[in-house]
Amino acid sequence: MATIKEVSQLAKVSVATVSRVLNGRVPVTEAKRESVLAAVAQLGYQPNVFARSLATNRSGGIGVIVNELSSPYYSGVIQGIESVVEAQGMHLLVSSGHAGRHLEAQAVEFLRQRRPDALIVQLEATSDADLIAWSGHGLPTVVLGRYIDALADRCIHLDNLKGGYLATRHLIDRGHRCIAHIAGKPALKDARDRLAGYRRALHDAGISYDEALVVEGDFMEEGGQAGMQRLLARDLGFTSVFAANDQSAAGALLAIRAHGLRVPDDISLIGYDDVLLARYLFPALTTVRQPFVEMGQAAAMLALSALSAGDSKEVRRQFDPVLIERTSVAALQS
Amino acid sequence: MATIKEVSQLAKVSVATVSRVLNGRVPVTEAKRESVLAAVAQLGYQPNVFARSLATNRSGGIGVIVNELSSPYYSGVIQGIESVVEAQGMHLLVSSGHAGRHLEAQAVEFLRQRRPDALIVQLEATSDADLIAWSGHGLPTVVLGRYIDALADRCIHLDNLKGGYLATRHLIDRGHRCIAHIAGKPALKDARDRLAGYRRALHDAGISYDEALVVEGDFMEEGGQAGMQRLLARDLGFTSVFAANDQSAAGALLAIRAHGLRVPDDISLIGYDDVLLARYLFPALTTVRQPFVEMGQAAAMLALSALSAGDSKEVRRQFDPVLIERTSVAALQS
DNA sequence: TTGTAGGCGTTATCAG
DNA sequence: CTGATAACGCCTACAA
Repeated sequence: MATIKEVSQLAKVSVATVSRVLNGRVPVTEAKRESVLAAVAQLGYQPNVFARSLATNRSGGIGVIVNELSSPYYSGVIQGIESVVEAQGMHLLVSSGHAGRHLEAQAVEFLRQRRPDALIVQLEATSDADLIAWSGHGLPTVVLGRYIDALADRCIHLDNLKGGYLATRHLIDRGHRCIAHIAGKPALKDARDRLAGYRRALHDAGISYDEALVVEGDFMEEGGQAGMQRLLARDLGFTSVFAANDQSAAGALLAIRAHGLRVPDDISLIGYDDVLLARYLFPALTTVRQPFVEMGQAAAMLALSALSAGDSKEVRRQFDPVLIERTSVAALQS
Repeated sequence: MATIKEVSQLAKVSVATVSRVLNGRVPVTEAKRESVLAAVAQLGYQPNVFARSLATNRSGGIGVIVNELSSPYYSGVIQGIESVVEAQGMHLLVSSGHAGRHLEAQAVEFLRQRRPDALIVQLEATSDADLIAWSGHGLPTVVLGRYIDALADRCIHLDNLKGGYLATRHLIDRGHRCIAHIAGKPALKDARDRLAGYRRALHDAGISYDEALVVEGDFMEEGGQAGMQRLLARDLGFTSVFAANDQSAAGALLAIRAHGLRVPDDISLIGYDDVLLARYLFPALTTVRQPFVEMGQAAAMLALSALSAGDSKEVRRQFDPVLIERTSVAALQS
């Protein structure tokens, strides 16, 4: 691998000059510039990133931590991040947190050691306080999927309350009055917000909130299925269900079917997220979309803007959920 | 950020000694070792990876390129890779190739500049020849999802012919004799192999191959749907279909349903891959599983073994497809 | 077993 | 505008 020194010799200039033409900024005589470029081409020279990083104290890397690399939620986000990070000539260092508080801290530590120029984290088990502490520690950090007051300008998130409202409202608009809810883990803000949206929509429509109609799920198929079973067992006569995410909805669908009921004929079902499988469920799931890829892009732009003070903060931080109508919700004949 | 020199001063030893206790191998007096460790702890010292890389010419990173980061196929693979790479204290540099020949080459170049210690590539558009050329270029490269003779010991792949055989055979075992096939893009070896497996199973069962029963798909929902429509239009009386991957199967399912037929009552359907959505389809899709995560792990182990000559080559390179029975295939009453 | 010192490839400072 | 040269932080002969 050729070094800058070899280039400088071949081009008959100093290494400083080579560095200059390669890194732009400073003016260099046209003749020398060309001679350098020629030498670079001839040698196939590529700067050694380690040496450069050592000298500049910049790695050119953006660290990313998500709960689960293989989850349909986060992979969309990563894709969004990658597209903008790479377009800037920077690269991605990824690591997963596996939704464990300890593991998440470990992942952060792990990436921090690699000295990325910025960090983008989508953490589940970590507390707001820890997040605040970490991001104060020198490394520009953007928080994905969570809103923290103290870090307001570094948070990319979606208004889950609005999303919950949207979903519930859609059901109400279709004539439903008795609406059940399969919530997510109450420890998660997302889950609580969606529930809050559900309650508000109910309230706004003059429907009183009935605790018996909401069960706790876990954002996974099993929880959705179990929750639905409990709901069904209570025999409350609900005509529709809002599941806190698509995966719970898929589980709920199974339970409904096992109970001998049909969607949407007997029970209408609405999910949340709009991951790939929502389209494939039968009936295709009406749901509330989270723009994962766009949020990933925004996160990356925010991270990048923290580096080059140039980019002003015109990055969108708050995203809106949008209703995607498919066929799992039926209008109730009144 | 503390440097090794500061540690050495605090511990009252030379930097060399600090380096030694931190990097193992060489013997160091217990007293000094402890004093160094204490100093490290006190200062919260963390070696500067750039300086280290510059000196050792090793980055500690493994580069990974897949077609699409957000695809359910590749994200499983990445997860597998990550788990073993990180367990070795190394990190992951990811980039996507977006299935374009030019883009793939670009991604490789991009990662190569970051000087990972090894590369794991899952490429679609790139030719075998290019792959061979690249991997000869100094950087240990493992090829995922493709078998290339010249790179035999660096390829992790699944026997797709066997998989195609398995799927078709399952249908035959259930009494089906007239079996259609929605193939993948013929440009892809995976697709051709699955088709070959289909043909061989037919042949072994004494069923003659009928060209009219196979249509070209594209490994995506649209292709599966369109292909199924064409098949249905030909009115050939087939009782079952083998789709080259789950996504095509999902599309086919839509078309079958739109045609007023039911799965598996009227037509049995089998997919390939066993991605998440297979379980959620209705009816749940019988399919052939590719162990993505395990393959990713194997790829990582192979990459790692190329670095530390220690690990012998006991890494599994060839994986077997396994049939996952769900409910989209019915036995044919004869 | 330990310390000294040179080198890894760049960038950046500072004279010319 | 250009060229020396000193960092950058660590590893590793080599010598002691």
